[in-house]
Formats: sequence, C-alpha cells, structure tokens
Amino acid sequence: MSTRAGPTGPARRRQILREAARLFAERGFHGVGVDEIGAAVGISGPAIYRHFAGKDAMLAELLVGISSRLRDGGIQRVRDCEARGLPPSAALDSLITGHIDFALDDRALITLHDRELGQLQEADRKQVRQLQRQYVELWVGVVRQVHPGLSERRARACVHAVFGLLNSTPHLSRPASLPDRRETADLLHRLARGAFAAG
Amino acid sequence: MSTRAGPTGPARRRQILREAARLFAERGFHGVGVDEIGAAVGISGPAIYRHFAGKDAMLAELLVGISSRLRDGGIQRVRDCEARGLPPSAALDSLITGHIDFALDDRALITLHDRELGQLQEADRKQVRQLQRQYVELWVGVVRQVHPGLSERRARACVHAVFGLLNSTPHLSRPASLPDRRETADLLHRLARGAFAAG
DNA sequence: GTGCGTGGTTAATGTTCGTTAACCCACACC
DNA sequence: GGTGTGGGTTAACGAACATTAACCACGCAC
Repeated sequence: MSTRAGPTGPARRRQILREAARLFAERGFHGVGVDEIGAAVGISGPAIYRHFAGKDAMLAELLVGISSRLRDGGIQRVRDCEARGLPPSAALDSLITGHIDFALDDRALITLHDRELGQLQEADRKQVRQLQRQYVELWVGVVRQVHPGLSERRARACVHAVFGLLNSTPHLSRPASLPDRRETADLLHRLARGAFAAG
Repeated sequence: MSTRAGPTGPARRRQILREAARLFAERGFHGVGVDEIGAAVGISGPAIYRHFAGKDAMLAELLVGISSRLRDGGIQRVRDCEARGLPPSAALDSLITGHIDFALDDRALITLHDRELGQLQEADRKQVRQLQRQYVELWVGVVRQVHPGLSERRARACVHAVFGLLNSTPHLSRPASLPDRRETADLLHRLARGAFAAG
C-alpha cells in the first residue's frame, strides 16, 4: 500500500488547480507563492513542477478552462432550447441560469476570470479573450432576439453590464449570509431580466 | 529658477497617486514596482519615499480616498434631495448618477476599489470596509423607500448586484468604443433602475 | 553668505520567490 | 531481482523588488 501519499495522477493535478484557484482568488496571483499552493495540497513547493510547467501555466489553464466552460455551456444551452423549439426568451433564461450556477458554485473562478487576465502571457491572454468574446456574442445574439429594438452595440453593453451584475456574487455576503442558494439565484435572475428589459 | 524639476509639494504627491492608480489598475498592486511608478512621473525609484511611507501607504491612501469620496458624495446627494423636498426616487436617481459619473471618470479607481482590498493591512482594510458598508447602507435606505416591498436583506443584495453592474464600466470597450459618454451613462442608469424595479 | 529643509540621485541591503538541481523511494513490469 | 518512471524531498540559484543609506543641489530665511 502507499505509505502516506495523497491523490495521484490527474486527480492530484485537479486538486492543485482547485487550491490554486482558491488562493489566487483570495490574495491575487502575485500574492501567493508556489510553496503555499503546495502546502495547501500537502506537498511542498517545487513538487508543483511535476504537474505544471510553472505558475503561469496554472493560471493559464484555470482561465482558459473557465472561459471554455462558460462558452461551451452557453452554446449547449442555446442549442438545446432551439432544438426543443423554445422561444428565444427561454434561451436567455437558460443562459442566465447557467451563468448564475457557475457564479454561485465556482466563486473563486469567477473572481479570477476578470481579475487576473492581465497576468497572462500574450498568447494565453489572446485565447481567453477570444473565448470570452464568443461567449459575449452568443448572449448578444439571444438578447437581440428577445429585445429586437436593441442595436448591436447597445446589446453588447447591456450584456457586459449584466455580467457585472451576475458576477457580483463573490461580493455578496462573507460567510454564510446567503441562506438559501435558490433565493439568491432567483433574485439575480430577476435582476438580470429586469436590466435587459430596461435596456 | 528650478533647473529641471517637475511639480513640487502636494501636486507631486497627487501626480504620483494618479499614476500609481493607473498602473495598479492595469497590472495589479504586486505587478508594478516602485521604480515604474517613479518612472511614470519622471523621477526614479526611491524618490517616492520622500512623499509616501511605502508602497502599502499609497494603496491605502488610494482606497480610503475612493471609499470616502463615494460615501461622502452619496450622503451629500441624498441630503440635497431631502432638503429640496424631492421624493426618494429622485435621491436614488441622484445616487445612481453620482456612482456612474465616478465609474466613468475614474475607471482605474473603481477597478482598484474591489480588486486590491485584500492587499491592505488589517487596519486600513477595516477602515475601507467600514466606509464601503456605510455607502451600501445609504443606498439600502433609499432603495427601500423607493421599493417598500423589499426586505433589508434583499435590498442589500440588490444594491451589491447593481454596484457590480455599474462597476462593469471598465470592462466596456477597450480604447474609444464608448463614443458618447452621455449615452453610456444613460444606458447604465436605465439598467440600474430596471434591476431595482425587478428586485 | 551661512544654514537648513525639501526633493532628488545612485548604490547597497535583505528578503522573497520562481525555478532548477540532485537525490530518493515505491511500485509496476519483465 | 533489476530497472524505469512517477512523484516526492531539500538545497541552491538568480532575479526582482521594497526599502534604506549616503550623498547632493537648490531656494529661501535670517
């Protein structure tokens, strides 16, 4: 049997990423050292390099992963709604719900997502921005179907603003002040719809 | 006459703070060195220490300044509306307008405001948080007058979310894509009102 | 005109931190 | 039973960086 080691292989990788995301969100990319990340998973310091090429690579993987998940999930949701013959309004609701789920379940990632983009190297930053842009454009298309009066520019501005609204989740409540998740999700959903309706 | 020097006294201080805010917003507090801040104002490196006790002190002054300006401006606006016998709805509009002006005119500061709070020392962080809390409570009071159905908890959640919406300004448009400021400000104002109305 | 405060300068210091080196051990496999 | 590899360890290295030291020049008060 293994003498004392923790997870191994890709599981260890995921564990490191999870803890790194938490720490980066808490204290910023430059605010946390690799030793701390190692300590958070029970190994120490340079062992990280058995799993990642470096600190930058971890951040890049996190940010690309977030952006991909958001975009792919959004595409999937819109496609599902279309396939089931639902109206654009249902697609918008689905997009909002998906984004809220993500924001509530992966706070740390949402925080990182727009806080630490600047720390990436040019190539990675370009990729993340492209994914983000595609996600935004997906929303813009649906929003303009639901609110045909909106110009593309205005719709895009609305989408960015609503993202800001939805991503405010990490600022809501320190410890346990969000008693039921359902209630918070519903509120955010209504606020987002209200904002779009007013746009 | 002075041989070659730039501004002097408190003017130089303000100049340093302005450039530091810009750089911190661009690359994060830990991502920029004092040498760069000095270079941005035409002096080099340790000359900063003639004006500030250290890098931390600069950030603290920036964040306390932002929070104070927001809170004091908000209090002033609400008081003005009350003094002129205007309805709560006018006070809310005034709060929104003031916040948008700030967000549009001082993007860097808005960015810093919730990105770098964690880098402060405990004492400063406590002060900033207190100012922020007072600002939020000011909004909550007004919002609950305008929308009496809202519980305090829900109103607070709405206010946080709307802050997220209004503070999304830095994410809107890279270079010059906000053609007229007026239009952007109006849009954000309507979105904020729409969100509150839906809360 | 001597003196001092203000705001610079460059060089030095000490630490922190990312990364690499060198080494090691357990297990799978043949 | 040797061996290779995956995943650890600690020590060493080198760069970056905040801060301090030592020094200097100007302008103004007396």
